[in-house]
Amino acid sequence: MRDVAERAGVGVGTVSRVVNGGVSVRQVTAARVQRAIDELGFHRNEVARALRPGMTSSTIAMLLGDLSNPFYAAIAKGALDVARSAGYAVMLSSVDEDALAEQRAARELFSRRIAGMMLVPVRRDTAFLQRAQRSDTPIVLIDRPAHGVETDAVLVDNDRGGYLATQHLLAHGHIRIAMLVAPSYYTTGQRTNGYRRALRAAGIPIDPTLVVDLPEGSVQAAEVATHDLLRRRGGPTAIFASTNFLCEGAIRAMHQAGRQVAVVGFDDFRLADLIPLPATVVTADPGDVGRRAASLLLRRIGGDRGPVEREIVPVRLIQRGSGELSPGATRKGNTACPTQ
Amino acid sequence: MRDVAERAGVGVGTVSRVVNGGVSVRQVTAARVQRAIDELGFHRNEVARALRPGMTSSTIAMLLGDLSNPFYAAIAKGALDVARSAGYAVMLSSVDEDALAEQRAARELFSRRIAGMMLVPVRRDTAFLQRAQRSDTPIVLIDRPAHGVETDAVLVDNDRGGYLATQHLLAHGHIRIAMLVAPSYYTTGQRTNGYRRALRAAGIPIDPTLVVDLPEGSVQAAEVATHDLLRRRGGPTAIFASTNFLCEGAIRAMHQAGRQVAVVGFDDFRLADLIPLPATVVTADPGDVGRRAASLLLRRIGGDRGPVEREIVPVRLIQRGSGELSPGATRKGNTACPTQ
DNA sequence: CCGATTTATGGCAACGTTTCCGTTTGGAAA
DNA sequence: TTTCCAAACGGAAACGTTGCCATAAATCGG
Repeated sequence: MRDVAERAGVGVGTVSRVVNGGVSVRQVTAARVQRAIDELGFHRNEVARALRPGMTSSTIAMLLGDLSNPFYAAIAKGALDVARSAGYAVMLSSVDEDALAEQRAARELFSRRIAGMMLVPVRRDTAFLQRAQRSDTPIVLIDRPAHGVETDAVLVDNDRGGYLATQHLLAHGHIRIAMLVAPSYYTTGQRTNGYRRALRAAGIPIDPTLVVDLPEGSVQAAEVATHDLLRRRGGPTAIFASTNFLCEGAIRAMHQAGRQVAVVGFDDFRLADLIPLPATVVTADPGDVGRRAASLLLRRIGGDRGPVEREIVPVRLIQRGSGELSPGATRKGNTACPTQ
Repeated sequence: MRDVAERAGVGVGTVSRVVNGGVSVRQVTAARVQRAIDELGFHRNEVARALRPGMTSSTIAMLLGDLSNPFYAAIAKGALDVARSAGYAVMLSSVDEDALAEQRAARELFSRRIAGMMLVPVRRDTAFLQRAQRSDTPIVLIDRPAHGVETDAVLVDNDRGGYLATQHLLAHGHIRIAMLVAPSYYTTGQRTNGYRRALRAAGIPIDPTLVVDLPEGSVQAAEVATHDLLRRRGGPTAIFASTNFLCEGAIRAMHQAGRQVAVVGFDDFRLADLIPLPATVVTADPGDVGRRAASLLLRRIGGDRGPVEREIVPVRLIQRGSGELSPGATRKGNTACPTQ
């Protein structure tokens, strides 16, 4: 910058003003400075810029779960797009449901003087965020709210999703509807609430043996659990698989068992419409979740000191076949499609 | 840091030394400083640290294509994991095959004084990288090499992949093997080379009408092209779909047309084994690509000045059914599975 | 116990920017 | 032409760290 100033015959302050929008700089001076900038290929050093007190670093951080989960990948993509078009770089860190790793990653990111942070909190207890907040770095939570902390959040309408899925199965005559539940994330509880509410509204008592708590949220866990459900006497005629991976697991199990009951999944997935019995799902637009989170965060960074916001992204039901099976139509025997 | 120094009754230099590993600091002094650090909750400011000349910023950048493509998501995940476990934060930017956006994003990232960069270059002409390189920031290319620039790269064995896929189809008696080709990325050319080589080795002349250049690499484009291929008189009995999206498009088209010819895809995808005719693919491990790229970059950042390296990640063939169809067995009529 | 040598330590400059403050300049009004 | 005000501009401090240099302290050999 000093080189530019020298070449243009002005002071560094003037160069800084030109670089930052050219207020209080004469047209002719600005042009001379600009020419020097171009000739020298000067580019503002963002690091030095961020060092100044009170300056935002034009970098925001994002901390979320396993990127190989398309749900998170879509969120990341949405957020990245919005941030980039606003001139912000995004530091992305991915920790898979490990509270300690999350805390460490968050600390590392904050030490880089980020302008703000989006995160999918692992635990509801986010005490470590309060320390960050006291340095008034804006934070937006994604997918799951925090415990006591009052923080902006962008959530999916999990309760309604659970309700819609269950109601849809009820409408097709199912009474014994099982639910596969991933370990206790917040979303899980909400989806279960929706499930219960739909059953209650239909006057059907809740059978606790049909609500299966899985040891982990993996495809394999859901596969095992579904096999178990199918083997039971008086087992369910329908399954509400409350995440994308659980839905895949349920479908795999039924495929292997050669026995199909109705299934509704939560979160859409690629090729859901191409499998032998296309998957009916309730889903929000995860890209939209990411975009909203980034927009909200940018607004806060921009100085918006309004009350804490909580955006709820709507869900919708996509009917493809697996959720429209009636209790009697339970398919037996192998499907006509080769399995391996 | 000055506060810490004051509280511990030492100079700032000593605090700095303690923070950076405590060489040339007495045990007792280091302990006193550490206590002050803990009491004050001090944490090193990475921004100020990166401002010092010659210092690495402990942040690396990654620039790749659309994150909603699971191939890129998997690469990102692999790279993120390696970088994080080495204490590096990753700035991730995603530009979808837009050379101008790529250049802008790269410039923005470099202005943040990153320690290194990984990128999937959009164009083979990476002149803009040379400017970056002259500031000797290490760069590792992923998936595609650059034109003249001598830069480390981690590539997939595309040529062998194309060869394996085509040879596999040849082994099942196919003669008229079409290839769906995405717009001119580097990978495309290599895969086509493998395809040609296999045909040549089998003594089969290459029919240019069977090599279909698509206007874009989307599912839809492949769908349209496949429909066209299926309608031709004397059309192909097998298709080599040279990316994951193209493979999906081909499968969709055949599903709709109710007519199935053999297909081998490039890059694996989720649920490939659950669709009516499970997809045979050649694939590399994309997570491994990301991990290798990050490892190589970290080595360069660590000071490795060895000769330019070019890692080739191997591919393997996964047989699932769609590639093992014989020319005669071309399935006609609708599959037994409901389509919508 | 003293000088020499090594080790620990304190302090200051520098990294590249922005902001503040004081000075100069331009131009309009008188 | 002079006066005056606002706009334009230059310069320096500060952000938090590290590296270097000088100095103080400790250790060691004689």
